[in-house]
Amino acid sequence: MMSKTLSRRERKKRETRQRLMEAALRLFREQGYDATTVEQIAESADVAKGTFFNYFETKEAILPALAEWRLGQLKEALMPERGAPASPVARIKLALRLVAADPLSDPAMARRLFAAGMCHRDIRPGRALLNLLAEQVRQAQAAGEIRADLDPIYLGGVIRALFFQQVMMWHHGYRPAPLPELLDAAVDLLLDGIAGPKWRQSP
Amino acid sequence: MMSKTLSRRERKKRETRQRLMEAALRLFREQGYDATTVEQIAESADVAKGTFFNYFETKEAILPALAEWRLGQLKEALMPERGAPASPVARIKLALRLVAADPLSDPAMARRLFAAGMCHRDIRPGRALLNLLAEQVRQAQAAGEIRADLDPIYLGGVIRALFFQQVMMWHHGYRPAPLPELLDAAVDLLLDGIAGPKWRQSP
DNA sequence: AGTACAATATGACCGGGGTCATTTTTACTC
DNA sequence: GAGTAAAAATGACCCCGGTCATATTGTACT
Repeated sequence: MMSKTLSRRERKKRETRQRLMEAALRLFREQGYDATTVEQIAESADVAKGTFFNYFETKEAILPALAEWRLGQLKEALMPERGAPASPVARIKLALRLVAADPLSDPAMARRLFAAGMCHRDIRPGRALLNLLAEQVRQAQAAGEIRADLDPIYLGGVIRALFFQQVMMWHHGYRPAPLPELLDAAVDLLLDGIAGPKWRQSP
Repeated sequence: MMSKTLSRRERKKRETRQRLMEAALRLFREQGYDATTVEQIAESADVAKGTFFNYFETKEAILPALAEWRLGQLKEALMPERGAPASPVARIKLALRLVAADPLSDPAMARRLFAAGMCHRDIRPGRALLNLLAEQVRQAQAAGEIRADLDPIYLGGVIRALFFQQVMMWHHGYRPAPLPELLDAAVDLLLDGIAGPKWRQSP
């Protein structure tokens, strides 16, 4: 009897979760992460404060969920048939530029997102970016643009770390060039390595 | 009339600050960062809670101070005349191994340290590791082990980012090898680059 | 010593994150 | 419909990080 294979209960649950996420994203954009209270988010989604914590373990825990949501949209933009570059490495650069331009990359949220992605017990959320990058790395390896002897997941983590490093430095005032160019440069740096003449001769 | 060029006021201030730092380090070690309250730290240093905030803006802000303290000791261990390797790159690897072994590198503190070092307004603290690494990079450039066309500060940040990435992944359960070896591998990765055959031919 | 002023210490207080016993809603059975 | 058991919502409550008006201590000058 369930229309659309979804009980009313399940449907409502998803709706509430979605309302919470939309409310949070809007409020974070409008007033920033720290200035937004959980009660505001809950109120704005028309539930009680306690209900928020039925859906997200902590206030920070909603950030990975938001990121995953946005990343889902980003994935489409990275499909070559949608106009994305044919070169996997170029797609990685594009992905970093797009992520950096997202409101979720503002300092307060970016640092918490990074921390959450690093540390939270759950493997699932917060690693959306890592997984997306890992997939692009795989394709780059298949295309011969990246050494094939490295774990794509590992490299995804490395690229993510460099990405956050660059974005944070930028927000902190280190701006020798526009951020997109710095991100490209960071990828190139990783590609080419930093070894000098002496090192290449005698490791 | 001031004995030792230090007024009683200044002397007490330093003593209190030192007591707070020692108390914090001890408690963090014993019960972890989150489980330790500011009141406990203050009590243990025999001052009132409010006094803590006269010395450190926030609870997190004591971490960079602790790190700077430990890093000071580390610096000595990195002097070649003290038995450290002659190769600057080898010294960088040694530094990362030593930092990873410090109690301050446990997950809860490491993530906050990283966040603080990234974001906090003050340039001074929390960048102790970055500056130490930047100095080693400079020496490596002088020795020809690292390309000389790169900003040492920038590279210090990059190495620090990779270091944290590796330590966090480790704490998170990604352990294909002992941590020290993984840290060495991360440095080597950065030195050699990740470019595959196709990329080297056609950037 | 006495006085005036600045530096420092203090703890009552506040706000918001997070908990949990209780109430309300939903789904299912007779 | 009535009965009922699980799921979900609720808001009073606790706890702790952080603030601030006030009290205390140190210093400089007469």
